[in-house]
Amino acid sequence: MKKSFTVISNPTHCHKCPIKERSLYQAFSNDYIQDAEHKRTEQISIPARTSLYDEHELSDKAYTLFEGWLLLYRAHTDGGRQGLRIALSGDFVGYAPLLGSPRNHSALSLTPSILCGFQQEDLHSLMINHPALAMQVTQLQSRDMARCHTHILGIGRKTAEGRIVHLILELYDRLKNRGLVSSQTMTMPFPLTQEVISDMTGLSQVHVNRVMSKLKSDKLITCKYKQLTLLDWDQLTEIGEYFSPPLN
Amino acid sequence: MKKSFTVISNPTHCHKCPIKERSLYQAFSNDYIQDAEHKRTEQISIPARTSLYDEHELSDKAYTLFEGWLLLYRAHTDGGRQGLRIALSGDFVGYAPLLGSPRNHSALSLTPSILCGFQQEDLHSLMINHPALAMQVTQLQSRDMARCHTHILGIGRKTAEGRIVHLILELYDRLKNRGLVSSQTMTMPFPLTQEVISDMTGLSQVHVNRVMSKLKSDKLITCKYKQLTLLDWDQLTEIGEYFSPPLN
DNA sequence: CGGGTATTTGACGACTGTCAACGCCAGTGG
DNA sequence: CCACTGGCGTTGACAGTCGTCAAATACCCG
Repeated sequence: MKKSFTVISNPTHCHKCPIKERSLYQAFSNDYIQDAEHKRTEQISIPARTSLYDEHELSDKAYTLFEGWLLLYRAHTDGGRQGLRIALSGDFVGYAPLLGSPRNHSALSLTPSILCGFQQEDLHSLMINHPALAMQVTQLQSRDMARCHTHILGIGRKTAEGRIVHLILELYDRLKNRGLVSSQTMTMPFPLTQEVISDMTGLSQVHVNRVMSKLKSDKLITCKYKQLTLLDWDQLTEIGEYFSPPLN
Repeated sequence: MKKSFTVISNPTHCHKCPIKERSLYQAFSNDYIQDAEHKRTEQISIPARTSLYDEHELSDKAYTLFEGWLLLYRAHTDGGRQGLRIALSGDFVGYAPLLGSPRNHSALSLTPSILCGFQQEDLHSLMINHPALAMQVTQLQSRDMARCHTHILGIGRKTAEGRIVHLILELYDRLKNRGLVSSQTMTMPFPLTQEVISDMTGLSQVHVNRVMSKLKSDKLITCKYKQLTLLDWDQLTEIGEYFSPPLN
């Protein structure tokens, strides 16, 4: 988990982001692109299994994830991790409006990733000057909040099988909205190790394995070469008590 | 859980809120009080055990809690509840910036409560006109988010004892910041039933009872007549792995 | 091809849930 | 004043989900 970022380039325009239509970049389609141009910092690239930021640091930067998967988590005193959220391309992470406060979670790349960083204070002044951007951030936060609530419900009340299936289905939906799944076969990229799944669901890795094996032998999913295929959407949504949200 | 609100009055000024120095009202100390004056809706009063809003409704209003305790929760398909957050005086609840979207959680009064309502769209236009208010909302959301993360960590990784103790200590700190505890004896008002504790912690009511009994027999707390006293702060913080946040 | 990483499997036990019954207390109404 | 009722807390028995430990196997990347 070393920390070695590569500055790809001094990017010409941050709003060249391939996923402009979601996340923060959606807001940048307005007049304040001009301002934004001057605020962006460099674009960075990190390999898999690299710490992006730590919960004890001061939060100087926020990021937009262009490509890759991140695990946002909180460390437990016993050394374990509790996963909070998996960030996919287009997601906005690390924002902490309380100036000079430490982050309340850590972030780790699960795959090689490309991000675009913003100084928090620059974002702050952008938001003051462009209320529509502030509203946009507010809405992103609100959506994250809703997902947090769903997460709490899952960990607090669902069985191991339900939690895992829910996680898979949620990822499928989010990837689908990004055009990253094969809709025909319902196959998705799936770079999560069982340990990461256990982090996200509050289970042990061993138990995750048992449940995954059962899902496979029940012919609900197949999973090989970091690709996961859903074999029975209806039954899966029932097990995971999953309801597709309007947007992801 | 009937739903019968009482409109106390057409309040003269919403910013007469007794807890002006926290929550949204903090922001109202600026120039846009004038605007805000025209936006507030009525002040309402509800008895204990009354639903304030439901997760399936459209979210037309947001509220500032003036007095009382609320439980924000999400219903589980099996009929159970998963507690998300306990709101105390001064807290801002029910905000959902995605216009016309359903709420993602329900709210229930645990004690008789007094609230001040805002139309969501009015809040929205206030925020557009007064970016500092938008920033304020952003910061409130961010703080709630941090608490959500802590909650996820607790439910996902802590033992029953740890979760319950953490909940108690967090409430103590928040009440203390509101001047609602007897600091000498470390005694706080505690209107939570064991069922509500079980909702918040993801445990069963019976097991909550067992743990509470143990805490009492271990002389870590006493609890009677809806008053709870902390007897050993140091040991409690260790059991609950509790760290006082800078602000509440 | 080799070494580290990830997955798999089994045995065992603990934490926590479920069910059921009982007691306590406050508010209510006769 | 007292019986009644409903809500809440308490207790015991029992079961099951899930964690822990440990070891073997399969997999992947250099």
